Amino acid sequence: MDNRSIAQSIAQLARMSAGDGHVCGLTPAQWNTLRFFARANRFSRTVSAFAEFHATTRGTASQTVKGLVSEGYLTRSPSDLDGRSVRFDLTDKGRSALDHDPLDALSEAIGKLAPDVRNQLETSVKRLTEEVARTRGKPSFGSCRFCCHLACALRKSGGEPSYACDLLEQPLAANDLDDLCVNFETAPSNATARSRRGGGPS
Amino acid sequence: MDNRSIAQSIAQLARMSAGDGHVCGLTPAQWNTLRFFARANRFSRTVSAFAEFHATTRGTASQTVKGLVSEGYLTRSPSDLDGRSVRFDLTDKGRSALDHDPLDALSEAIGKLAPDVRNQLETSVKRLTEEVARTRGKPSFGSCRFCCHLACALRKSGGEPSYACDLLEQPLAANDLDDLCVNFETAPSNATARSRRGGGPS
DNA sequence: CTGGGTTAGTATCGATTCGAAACTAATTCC
DNA sequence: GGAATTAGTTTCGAATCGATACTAACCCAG
Repeated sequence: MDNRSIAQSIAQLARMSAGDGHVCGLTPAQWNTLRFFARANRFSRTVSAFAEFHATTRGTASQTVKGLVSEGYLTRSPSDLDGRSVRFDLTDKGRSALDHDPLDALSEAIGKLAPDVRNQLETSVKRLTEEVARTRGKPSFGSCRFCCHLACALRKSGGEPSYACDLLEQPLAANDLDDLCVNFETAPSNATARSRRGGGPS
Repeated sequence: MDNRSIAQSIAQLARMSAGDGHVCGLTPAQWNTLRFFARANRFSRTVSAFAEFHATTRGTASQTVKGLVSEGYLTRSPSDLDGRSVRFDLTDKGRSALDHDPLDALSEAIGKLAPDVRNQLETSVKRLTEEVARTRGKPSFGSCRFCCHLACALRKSGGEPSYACDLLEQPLAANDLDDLCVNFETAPSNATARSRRGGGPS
């Protein structure tokens, strides 16, 4: 099977998994929005970051977000760092809505794969995402854990490592490291060292 | 990374690869339509099959196809087997349009993977597609080569194997075997035997 | 601290898309 | 022959989306 067929199969898998659209009163665009704000870190839970992630315009993204806010799935809170910026967070209603995410059909199918197959798939998808994003000049939205801007300073006293983003110069909590960030960028060469650093036993 | 994150990454990869929409004057829906009719076998190049593949209604699919016919990308020819049915085939214009398919960004990224990684990816995507399709009760659109309806009779005299679909009771040419079919169904158990039969050295 | 350039977000408008439903015509089944 | 089904089309209304214009806040230079 040639590369185009595989590419098309991936597109088909995504389309089929996205569901028949309206589930639990939410449109596909709204589901995508909820998913994004559930996974993005606090720097990226903005209209602009979501617009870039969803490959749409800020105007469209603003409309979708506004609808979710008015329906009680998201809360709107102005940023304390930037007076222009607004951060959106999931409400309890938003979180519980994700329990019925139509994309879970795909998640469960992934869960049925053998662990090594699953990891291989994850690696391949991540690599393809970076590659395609690079050729398009778009950010690839990875997690801080594998980002070249992650600064990890081992605090000798307590033994607890402390993290920070040296691009935004903001501290990062340990459980922030797996969230999506609009500023994600892979390090050019030492990927293995980084993955060993972050991927060790927790 | 949990299964939901991987699922979302796949959706993200597909969305990003689908392109910013209008390329060469074709909309995303039109690109999908062209891709489908380029890969579907002659039993599946119909409005209904495409509607099922694209997870939309026949009405919407009919509109999209009509647009492509009027713009010269597809030809419309009534079926000789069924007076209701209409088959659509790509014109030269349609074929050459696919040379600028925005999905090729993903295809090329797949081509850069190591061969074994690529094959593993193909297998995983195929399995996930079947699994998700099964839970939704939708056809999974595989190729005849791996379909349980493929009847393969080795013709002893010439040495050439001759193929047929024992569901539609129609002959199949050797180069039809890799096209998509709406009637695709995997055999329940002997998948390895089938893949060995079809996937051997060419 | 004023002014130009940039960025975050919003509002509006028009085109496109999509789904639901009604419809025609051909096929199948009893 | 007639009911039920299927392939395809059409129409209409709602939703989506992109382009554009706009406001407000930030940043930097002078």
